[in-house]
Formats: sequence, structure tokens, C-alpha cells
Amino acid sequence: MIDKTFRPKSTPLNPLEFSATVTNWQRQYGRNDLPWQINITPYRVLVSELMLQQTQVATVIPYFERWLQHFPTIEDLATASEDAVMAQWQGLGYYSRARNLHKAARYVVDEFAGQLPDNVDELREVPGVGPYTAGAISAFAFNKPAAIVDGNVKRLFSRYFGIEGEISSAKTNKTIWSLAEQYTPVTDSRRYAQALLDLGATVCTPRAPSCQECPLQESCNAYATDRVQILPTKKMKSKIPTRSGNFLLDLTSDGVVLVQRSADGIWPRLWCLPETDEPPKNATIHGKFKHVFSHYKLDATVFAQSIPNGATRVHLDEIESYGLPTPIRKYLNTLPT
DNA sequence: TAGTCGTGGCG
DNA sequence: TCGCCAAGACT
Repeated sequence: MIDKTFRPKSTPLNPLEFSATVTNWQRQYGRNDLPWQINITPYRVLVSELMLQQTQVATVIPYFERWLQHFPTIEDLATASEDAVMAQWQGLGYYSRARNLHKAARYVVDEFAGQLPDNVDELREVPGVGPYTAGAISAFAFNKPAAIVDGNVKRLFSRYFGIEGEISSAKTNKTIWSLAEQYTPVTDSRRYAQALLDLGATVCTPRAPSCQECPLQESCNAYATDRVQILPTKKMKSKIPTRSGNFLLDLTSDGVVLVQRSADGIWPRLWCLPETDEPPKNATIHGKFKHVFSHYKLDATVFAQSIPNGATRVHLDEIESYGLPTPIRKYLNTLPT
């Protein structure tokens, strides 16, 4: 009788075998035509990596193309206004990344004459560049050996090496970084880094991974021990709270009143309908909308309310040149022109 | 260590 | 409809 649950005993490949296996796989099955993989420059890699933080490739692509049209060089970005920068980032989310990218451009122009450094230590000093992004820029922009650990690598390594520790813990993070450094090859750095990301994104996926397509199946600990569905282990998440918000709509033939939000909190420095702590009395409800953030849900009510004076009023057809949060832009788009 | 910070797609 | 998750950084 055949035991369908049989798995071969697994021993991890050594670093040389591992890197050869995944780079060969990447050459044949990986992603090699993404916009930032063509005409590679350090600036294009920097832009793509900041945009790709916690954001999927398909979402980033149109933003990346538009960004390079508006800010072709790092000098163009460094000298651009914050309003112009935020207008281009509008809708992509995590807006501190846009300000960091802007700061990064100025930093590199001021400190390095516009030339990004190629080593992790100096890259870590660039605004918005953390441990992952520093390694990614070194590998992708300069083809230099550098460990990268992102969500893909954490998932891939936790399964491949059978790491049981909670994936977001400092201890597990340290373990995986150590393995990542140990397994980083001396040559073909760019393709190796891309191989890890491609494997994680297209084969070793969070759920329903395609183990039959995986070049590492034979030596994968999680596959051998039938723990692919269990690893990586995650902490229980308490469900996110719901908050209510009150927004004011003052729309005339001259446009709608917008205010620039503070640098703190959600949607920092983006242009928005005026928000109030308490619902205005004797105001009629114009409409409602809901929005989900990563850490809370917003239940919003929009009140028709005239704003006294001195406010910025923007014509509806000029709104695209302002940086607006997505749900506000969507709400305004429903208004009759 | 844990919270903050967006948005869209997917099952 | 809802929870999960994505090329994380910063505080």
C-alpha cells in the first residue's frame, strides 16, 4: 500500500547548492520584465523599493511609470515641491514613504553628489531605507552581495528550514537574517535576490503554496514534515476597532473647501474635507462612507456645512493636482459636476 | 516590543 | 462580507 502522506527526509542544501538552485529557477520562471528591472539605475531601484514596501507589484507599476515621467532624475525629485511629490503619490498609501523618498533624494544629492552609495551601511542612513531596502538596493542596483529579508524571505526560510518561532518575534527575525546572510552568494547577487522574492511571491505563497512547482521541494523541511500549512506561525490578532469620523462638505459653483491635514496621524499633509470631532448641530447629512485602514475601520459621515471664510476652495476638475486620500477623492468623484 | 501608517485584491 | 496580506520603516 502506498502511503500518500510520505515525504522524503529533508536536509537543507548547502549555500552554494541553494543559491545555484534558486538562481537557475529564477532564470527560467522568475519575473524579469518588471519596469524597474529594465534600464536599471540606482534611482529607479530606490523609487521602486520605496513604493514596493508593503505594496504589491501590480499596484506599484503604474505609479512607478508616472513617477519617472514627472521626476526623471534624482535631481528632479530633490528640487520638486512637496505638493508635487504628494500629488504623484496620491492613492498609493503609506504617505510617509513619499516624504522619505523626497528626503532621500535631497540627502543623496547633498551628501553623495546624486550618486547612491552601494553598501548597506551607508544606504541605511538614507531616509526611508531600512534593513530590507538597504540590502535590496545593494543587490538590485549594484549587483553586490547583500542579504535581504522581507515577508517573502521570512515565509520561504521559515518553511524551508522548519523554523517554528513566531515570525514577527525579534528572535525569529534574528535567526532568519543570520541564515539569509549565510546563504547569500558572492556572485549573481541581483538574480539571487530576485529569486527569493519571486519564489515567495509566486510559489511559496502564504496560502496554497505550489510545492509541486518548487525547485526546493526535495530539501524543504516544512514539505517533508507536512507543515507547509502551519509555517510560518503567526500571533493571534485582535480584530481592529471601528472609529467614527465627521467631515464637512462646502460645495459651491466655485468648488469645494479643502484643508491640508496635519503632519501627525492618518493622511499626514494630504488635502481633505474638514474633519470635526463632534457632528455639527443643525447640519444635514450629505452622505456616508466607510474605509478600512490597516489598524482601524473608519465610519464616516459627511455633513453639508458652509465654511465661514479664508478657506481654500478647489474646483472639482483641479482636484487631481492635489494630494487627496483615496476615500475622499472617491467621495468627491460621486458629486455631480 | 508594539503601535502607527493605506490601499487593493483575493478566497 | 470579511479577514488576510503585500519587495517595511519609524517611533
